[in-house]
Amino acid sequence: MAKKSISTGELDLEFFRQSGFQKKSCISCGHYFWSLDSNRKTCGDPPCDSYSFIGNSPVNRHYSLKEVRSLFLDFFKQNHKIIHPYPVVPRWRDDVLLVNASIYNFQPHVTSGRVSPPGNPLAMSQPSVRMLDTDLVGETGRHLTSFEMMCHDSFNYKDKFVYWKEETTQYCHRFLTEAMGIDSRLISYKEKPWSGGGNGGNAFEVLISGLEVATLVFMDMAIDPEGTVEIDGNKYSKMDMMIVDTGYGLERLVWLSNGTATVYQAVLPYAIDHIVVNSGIGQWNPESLALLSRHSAEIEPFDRDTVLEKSYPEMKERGLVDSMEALERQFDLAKAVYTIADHTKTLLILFSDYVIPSNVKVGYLARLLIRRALRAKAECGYIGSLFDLIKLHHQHLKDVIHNFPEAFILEAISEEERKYGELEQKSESLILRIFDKKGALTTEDLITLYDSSGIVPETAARIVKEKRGSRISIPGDFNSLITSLHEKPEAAKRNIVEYPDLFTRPLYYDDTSIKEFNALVLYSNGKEIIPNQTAFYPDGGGQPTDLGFFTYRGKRVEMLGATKHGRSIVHKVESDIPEHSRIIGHVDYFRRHRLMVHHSSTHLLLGVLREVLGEHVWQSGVQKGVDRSRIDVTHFRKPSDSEIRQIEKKCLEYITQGRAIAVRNMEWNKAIGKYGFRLFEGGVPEGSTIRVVEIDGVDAEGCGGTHLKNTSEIGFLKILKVETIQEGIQRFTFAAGEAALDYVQDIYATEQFMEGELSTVQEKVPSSISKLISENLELKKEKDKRTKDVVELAISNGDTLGIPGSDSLFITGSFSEDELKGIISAVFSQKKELAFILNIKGSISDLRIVSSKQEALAIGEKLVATTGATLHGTKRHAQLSGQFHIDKRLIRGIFDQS
RNA sequence: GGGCCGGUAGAUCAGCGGUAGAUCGCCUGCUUUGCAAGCAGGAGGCCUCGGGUUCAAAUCCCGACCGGUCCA
Repeated sequence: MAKKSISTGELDLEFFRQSGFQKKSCISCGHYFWSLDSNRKTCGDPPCDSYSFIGNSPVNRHYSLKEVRSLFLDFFKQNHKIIHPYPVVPRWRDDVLLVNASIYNFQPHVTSGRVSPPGNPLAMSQPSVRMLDTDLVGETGRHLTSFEMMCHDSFNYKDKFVYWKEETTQYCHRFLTEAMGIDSRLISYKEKPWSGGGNGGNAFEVLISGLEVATLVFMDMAIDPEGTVEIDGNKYSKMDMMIVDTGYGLERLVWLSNGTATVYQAVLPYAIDHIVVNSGIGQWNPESLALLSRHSAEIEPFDRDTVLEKSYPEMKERGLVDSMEALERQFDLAKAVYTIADHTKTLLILFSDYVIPSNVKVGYLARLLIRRALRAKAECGYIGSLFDLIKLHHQHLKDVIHNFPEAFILEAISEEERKYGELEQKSESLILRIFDKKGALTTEDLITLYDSSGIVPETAARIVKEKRGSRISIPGDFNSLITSLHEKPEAAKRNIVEYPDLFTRPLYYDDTSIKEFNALVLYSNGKEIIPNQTAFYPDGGGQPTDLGFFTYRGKRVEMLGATKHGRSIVHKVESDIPEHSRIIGHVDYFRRHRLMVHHSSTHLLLGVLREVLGEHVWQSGVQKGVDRSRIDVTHFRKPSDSEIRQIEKKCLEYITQGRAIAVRNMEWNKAIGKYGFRLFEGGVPEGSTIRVVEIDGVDAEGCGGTHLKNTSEIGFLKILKVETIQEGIQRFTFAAGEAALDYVQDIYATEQFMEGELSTVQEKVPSSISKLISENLELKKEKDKRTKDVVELAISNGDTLGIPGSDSLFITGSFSEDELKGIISAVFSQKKELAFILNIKGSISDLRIVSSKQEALAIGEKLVATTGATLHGTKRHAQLSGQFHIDKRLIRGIFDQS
């Protein structure tokens, strides 16, 4: 079913014409492609073509990862600036968890034109992590969770042209043919528009022997609802910049050159050998693997059972396997080995960037990989540790992954192994409990087990089979059931208030000590004004807004809060100040100064935390206040008391030393070059420059806040509270400067109060409190026991009323609330049919009628007639209260009447 | 960020409107040549916290906190 594709003609390159390429339409999928081979009828992309390079590499020799990487960078370094790899956790943006492709390094600051690229043109090899198809790793022969994307990118501006389609395609073709020695007739360029991250454009997929080795993207469009070009359902229109974004799959090229059965043998042979040797399983036949790999490429979407069924007859004929079960077993073993090899490599990349496994965000992805690897480890019987493999990977990837924090990795892994072990243990008892209760596990149970407890259905089935000998059926559409469970309606759009695009000059940066300033009102809507300049710091970067007031025509108008909207700073005011008014602003400097002290203290504390706890400490949230502030950082567990003391001591040390706090604006690439990606600790700057706040020798961050000039101005910093707010995230609440003094003074006052109340001295307060608590507990127990005794006595002393056909009881006395409650409960639990409990407190009588036959109200009504008391309650329990007299005889009389 | 599950004795959990339970562990005694164990007795609970409904809440409702887990 060939689908006709529309060609814009925008990819009819001069280069193709001169080199003798022919433009064709694929007879299978209909897409246009360019080829030198006049006999070629299909585009070269599976499933239109199948792999023809396995066991038959079109490359003149076998290359390793390192060799192809060097080949690429050496080829491009003559005309391109070579850039070092970026961290795989993109600290410079907050819309994605991991770097997924090399272009992520430059989004959105460079691709939007705001910041210039670190080189133009540039080339690099960027480690990337993709977790989308994690469950296909090891099955298809081609899926990996991490890979290196090599690129040569150019950024063309209106006033600066670097290179575009012609040169890009030429570079690509020359690299593949000249540097890698690939026969040019094997290469096809398939036209396929590309879109992603709000941008789009024409693109080529570069295919060799059925394998896609690169994509050349010509990004010159941005998403635009009014646009005229449609890609993947979204509309796009041309933008000012033209960006060449290429992506060469390093692993794909290595695989192509080796022609091995799967990508894993080509890229991870050292890890596979290590696992096979240490797991007591034999190597399997490369011929079988090659067959499976080829069939995997042809079946889209991939399906394990279809691949196995398709491969089995041929494999049996060639004597590779003798039964379907054997094939399945072989397949699963191979999958386990490849999974461990792949996942540990990705873990190395994540750990080198200090990702702490946890239950949220990127930490969750790390946990997922560890758990999958541990499961695979059990499956194939690998006896080594994940750490050994991670270390092994590092030895092979030193060129790209420089950082190897051994202690951190060991700690992260052992912690995760412990938690996984715990989960496994709990899983078993949970599964068996549910099974024993119902005698089965329903689909619903399996879903709940997975969704709430992380137990995969296979595990549940295995345990029930092992321990109870029963079979559990797993529905075939289990995964889609889970997916549909998580489908949810889109979040409602927030109302965004529009303000005119005006510019407010921030005065607080020029001089943080400005307390008064003149300004002109540019805009007013009655409740909010935008002045031409301001010394009020607006809410941002975790520093709350300044407060204060304006004077307008001699009147005082309170300023209730400032916020930033684009280039303008909107001030909320208590009463209207009309446009064009001249006003004077007065900053509440008491508040501001305390905020500044806390802001600078936050930076100091972060630097110290990193020093004391380790380099894996990253800021993950922050909120400054007037009386106290808090900072959340990534760290495994709550620090010990001695660590906290050490942190406070170190802070005091830096405060006493009087470290300079410098603020300067720097160009992005220079700033990153000097300070690294730690700069983005507090968030992502919006401007074309980065405002760097540096505490000499302690910390440097991009920051828009107001700061002190020297750490000595902090005076004193005290940590008030440390808590784990989320797995792997610790919150430090602290006070600094005057606020810290306030805190100490408050504590002193509390201490004084306690000494007074307890009539003791400070050292004895704790033991005195402990004594009080245990005494109180003792008393409570005694009271409970007494109540119980009273209840028992009352019941056993109760008179039988002797009403015919009814087991009834009459109890009277003067009981406390608790005692009465106990008696009523006892009547119910001892299943008495009918009971009357008369509680006399002075002149007030309270009669409870408890009836398990639901007759309490009816009886009550009769008693109302004779006593004149008030009645309320239910059929099971009625209450008569008031000043009345009642006794056994009177009650029995009611029954005699009827 | 969102969904789901959970929080009860030192541990694992049951109970799910009517006077807080089981198993393991702990303590004491007995039985046994000794060990493993068996028998009898005992100690151990702000039923996570705060509101609400009810005569009565561990139990039902609302909210917080904490833990687990799945999905982004």
